[in-house]
Amino acid sequence: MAQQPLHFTLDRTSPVPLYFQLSQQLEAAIEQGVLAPGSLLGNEIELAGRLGLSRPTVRQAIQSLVDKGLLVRRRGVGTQVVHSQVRRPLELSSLYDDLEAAGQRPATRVLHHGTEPATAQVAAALGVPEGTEVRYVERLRLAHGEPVAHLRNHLPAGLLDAGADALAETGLYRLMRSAGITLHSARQTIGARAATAEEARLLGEPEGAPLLTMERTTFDDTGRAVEFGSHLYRASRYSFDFQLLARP
Amino acid sequence: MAQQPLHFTLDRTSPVPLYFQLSQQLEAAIEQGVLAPGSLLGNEIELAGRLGLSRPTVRQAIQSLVDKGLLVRRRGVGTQVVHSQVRRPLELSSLYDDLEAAGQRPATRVLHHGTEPATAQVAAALGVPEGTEVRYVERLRLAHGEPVAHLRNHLPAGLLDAGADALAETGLYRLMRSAGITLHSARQTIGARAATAEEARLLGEPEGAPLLTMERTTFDDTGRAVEFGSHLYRASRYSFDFQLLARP
DNA sequence: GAGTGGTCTAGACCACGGC
DNA sequence: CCGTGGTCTAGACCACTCT
Repeated sequence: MAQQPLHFTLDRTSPVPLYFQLSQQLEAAIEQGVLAPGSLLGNEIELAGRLGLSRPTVRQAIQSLVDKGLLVRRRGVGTQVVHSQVRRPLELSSLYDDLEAAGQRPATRVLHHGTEPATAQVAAALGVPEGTEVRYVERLRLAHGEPVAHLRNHLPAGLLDAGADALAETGLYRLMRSAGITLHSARQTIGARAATAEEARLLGEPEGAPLLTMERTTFDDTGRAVEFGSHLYRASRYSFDFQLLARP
Repeated sequence: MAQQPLHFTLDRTSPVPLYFQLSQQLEAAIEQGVLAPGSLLGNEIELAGRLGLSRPTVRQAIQSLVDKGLLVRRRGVGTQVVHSQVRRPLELSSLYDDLEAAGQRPATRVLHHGTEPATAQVAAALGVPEGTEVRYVERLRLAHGEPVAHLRNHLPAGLLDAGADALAETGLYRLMRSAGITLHSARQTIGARAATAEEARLLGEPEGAPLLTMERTTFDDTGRAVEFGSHLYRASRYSFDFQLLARP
């Protein structure tokens, strides 16, 4: 468990905060196995002195990795690298990015694209009066040329003016971020049901095949609902896969 | 948006940290609507002065609520209460606790309970050699007397010595926490498939009915796998419902 | 320019775990 | 007992946003 002192390089002229420079280098050391799982980090005071930083700054760097689940602190013991392989926790990510990260070559077919009056369900989700004109987008998502999901999204009018070609090329979340929208949180429900004849045809499944359903409302940091989605996934080709961290 | 000064009471003799006392009272004020959504919190320096605290302490209290998604900070503007109704993010919770919190009167029927040699899948998940004797528990979870889920769990031998009666009365996570195990993270996969004849019979569904599946491996803070679960939920009576926060 | 949060310092004392 | 992280102070300067 004994640790030879790691070397960190800090650039005080950089606009990157010192605690962030340190946490990045620590994280890299953990991921590359330079800091073995279970090994102790060395106490904070000594580390601060060695780096020429104050203890609160070092603590801030360590804390950010504790929040990520990479480190565990124990009073009277020290700070240890977690043993288990931590993958990323569930993020506010889009299916497109997930598929791309998995090397699945995502593609999108835009089936529908225009405005519609909001139904009661959509109006409630977006927080607008029923009947308000809202943007409606219906897409089929493919991976390796095979249908994976049928995506139906409603957005407040005027929020995003992406055309069909932009929608075909990338994910909705990426488009919203590019438009300067800061995504803050989302409320999701994941369930399952049997495919109707129409859904089966679209997704290339037999009628009655089990489908995963997800409904999601996404909010920006002002509390505005920016998107309501109602999606269907082929259970035979897709599952939700994620990591949870305990809330201490 | 102007805010009349809120009153907070801090007890310096309490073992509860000052930042935590403050964050709890802030959270209560937000939840009770005393701090309206969108309202500004007042600047940190003034708040610190009024409470007789240092600014870092006040910042720590505020930061914990930002992490929970209740507050948003904007440089040059101030700290605001988030507009949207934030429910809790996805937690490391057990079905039992979820059902109980929803007022569903959960009950458990223990179907099986003993030790078994680990299959390849179980061995890989728990990080033990294949064939090692592991604890196996099979339960049926009911709500309002109706089956909701079929739960199969594998645990390392010797980790938990709960009897069938304890398993019938509460959830597995609660038992593990009582046994001094600190849950740290879990890896989950949620999917769907059609029910086999046997599964349909157990859950009171027609054969071929869509079921939600979840596989989960849970780790404690030393990185040990403490549980591998393979669960089936009736899609007609259960869905996963949760809130995500953006990772800034 | 005024006001806000973002970062950082150099100390201090306390609580808990292991020896 | 000693060493660890947990909490807290009283300042400082910077970066960003709004008017």
